[in-house]
Amino acid sequence: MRARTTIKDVAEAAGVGVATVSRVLSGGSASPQTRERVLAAAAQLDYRPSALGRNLRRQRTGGIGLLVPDITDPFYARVADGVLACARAAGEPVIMGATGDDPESESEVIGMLLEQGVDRVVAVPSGATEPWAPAVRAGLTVVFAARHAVGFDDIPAVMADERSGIRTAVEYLVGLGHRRIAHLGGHGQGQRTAAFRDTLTALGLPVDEELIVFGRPARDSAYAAASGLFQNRPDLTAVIAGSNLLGEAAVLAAHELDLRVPRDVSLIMFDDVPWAELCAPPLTVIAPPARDIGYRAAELVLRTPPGRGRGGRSRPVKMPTELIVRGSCGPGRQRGATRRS
Amino acid sequence: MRARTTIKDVAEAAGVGVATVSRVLSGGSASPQTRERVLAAAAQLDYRPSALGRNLRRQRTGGIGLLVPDITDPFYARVADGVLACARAAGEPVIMGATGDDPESESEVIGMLLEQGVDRVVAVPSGATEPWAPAVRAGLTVVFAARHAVGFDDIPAVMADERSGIRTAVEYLVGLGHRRIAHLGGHGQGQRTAAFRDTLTALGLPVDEELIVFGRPARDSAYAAASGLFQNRPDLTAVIAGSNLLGEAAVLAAHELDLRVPRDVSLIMFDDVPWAELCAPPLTVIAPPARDIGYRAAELVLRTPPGRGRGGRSRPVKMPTELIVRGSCGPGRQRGATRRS
DNA sequence: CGCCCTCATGGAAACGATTCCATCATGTTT
DNA sequence: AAACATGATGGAATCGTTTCCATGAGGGCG
Repeated sequence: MRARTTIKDVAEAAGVGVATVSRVLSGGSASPQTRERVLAAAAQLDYRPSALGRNLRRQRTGGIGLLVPDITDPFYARVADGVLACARAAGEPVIMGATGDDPESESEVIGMLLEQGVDRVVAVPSGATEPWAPAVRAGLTVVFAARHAVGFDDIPAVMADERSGIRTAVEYLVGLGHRRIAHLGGHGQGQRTAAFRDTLTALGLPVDEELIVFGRPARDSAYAAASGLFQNRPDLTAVIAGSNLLGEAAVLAAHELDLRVPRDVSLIMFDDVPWAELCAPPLTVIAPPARDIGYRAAELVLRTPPGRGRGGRSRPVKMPTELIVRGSCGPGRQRGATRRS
Repeated sequence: MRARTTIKDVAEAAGVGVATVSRVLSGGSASPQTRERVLAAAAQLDYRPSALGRNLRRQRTGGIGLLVPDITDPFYARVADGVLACARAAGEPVIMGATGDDPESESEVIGMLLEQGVDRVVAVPSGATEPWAPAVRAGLTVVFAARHAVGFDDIPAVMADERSGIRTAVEYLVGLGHRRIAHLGGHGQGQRTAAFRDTLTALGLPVDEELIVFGRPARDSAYAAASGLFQNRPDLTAVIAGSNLLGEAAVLAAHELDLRVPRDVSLIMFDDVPWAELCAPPLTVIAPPARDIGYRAAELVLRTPPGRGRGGRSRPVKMPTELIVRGSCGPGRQRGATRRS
């Protein structure tokens, strides 16, 4: 393992000064023959400028940080994939961290990014406010993806148009004749729950608070929420699950309780995943453009000049969702009266 | 946005030299009262040492690179999660890239890592040899995960014990009475195919080469492979799918062709994913410890001293797989004679 | 009492790049 | 032809840290 070839080696090989090499390589002015000599020397020595040296001097890393709750969740994986794609196109490295939706863990990761000198971050925030205070104080350019954190109206965000997605789903179910529709909410989904309530109200239907339940982002909690919902309220006829995890839990719980989909209960899941098509029956979903959200967020964070970001409150970018009708929704009927577990 | 607080600020605030601050902060020797003063000053100024400066001086980044074909695939997502967890425990940042299993793209990402000064990489290699030559030449410490690249016997690897997993699955199917078992192989799965052949031979069964087919790691290709297999060989009674993608394709194709699982055809998938339990019927799988593979690989790459890695050929670490019997395998019977598509 | 060893400490070099600035050569204008 | 503008070029400072080395103080032992 030899020592790395540095700009000095190239300069020597080309018979010029280091300043000239730097200029040539970063597109500055130089005479054609000098440029050629430098380029030849660099190629021959297989020279790669060290990002370390450059960044130290430039006082900016250029890399982009990526924080997601859980890379194992297909939704965040797709967001991450979008960020990765955009960063790649821009030639920027991505430093990644998983927060587990835990503010403390989030703080740690942010601290690590700060230490690394990263100055741009795309994050799916856990929702807590504290972890982000040091970040903005340090001048980090932050863009939130898929979620927003309260109290940070000045941080740009790229999200799914949840209101519209939920509204479409509710209208679809109501159109099918459903009246007692439940909402299985997840972490950081205040928007969706609100949209759910609003749409019901707008349609002149009562909002039954008992039909709005929440699960933590863990399989057991999601399952408990779904199962509890089905057992407590056998009269419900449709469920909207707020995430693929909750959708999974709902399918499992329904199966466990011998509820047939869509005969006994209709199901819509927020998030499209490959297995939605494999289910029996295939799941009707509200598909958010997860990858595009990541891509857009990365674009935004790369375009925002460093140091900007504070200032005028920025309205979140909303990406359109799509209702994909498959086979998990049937006509709404009276039930519960006939069924007793 | 103020200028970053540097070690110099801390030194001034504590009334000592920068060298002393550095020593205190990195655990060197110092008198108790000095140590205290420095620590107090650092805390009060909220000082974070810049990784840039440190790494430049130390000539090593400390970060670990992570290369996966596709972060969207649940298997690689779990591997990545393991790496992330281990890196976090060690306080190391992770720079991540997706290769798409394309050697050229892989080369690009490796180049980027090299430029960043990353000196440790965990990778699921695409299989091509060329991209890794510059990496080892530059003294990169590489650990392969989940796959191995031919010609790099001296690079350590952490993999699932595919031979044993496949053997168990084949024995299970043969025990159920199956004789015409197909294998849907994926990219970089030579080991599995070989194990498949070997086990059949060991059990005294003929190896029908027509029953061993391959799909590229894309949904359409996987589906084409599965569908083609079912249509060309209606006499097969069981299929082992080499990845979750191929398993998905097999389920879909079987459904499309009106083949009932497990009555018409039995199915085993290599890789356990959450939706395997949601399928109708739930899928029997060979579960590789994906997360552990990632974790172990990261441990290994962190433990290996830089510059090592070349030298004695290292035997890959094999992680045990588990056959999880659910509902997708039935008794093997003669079919194909009765069925004509 | 003196010498030497140990230990704390700070100055300064080094890492690899960028960039300011001075220098020098060439070409242009009056 | 002289003065000036323009452009190429290299030296040196700089970014923030670690680490080598020198210095000085203090304590133990001969």
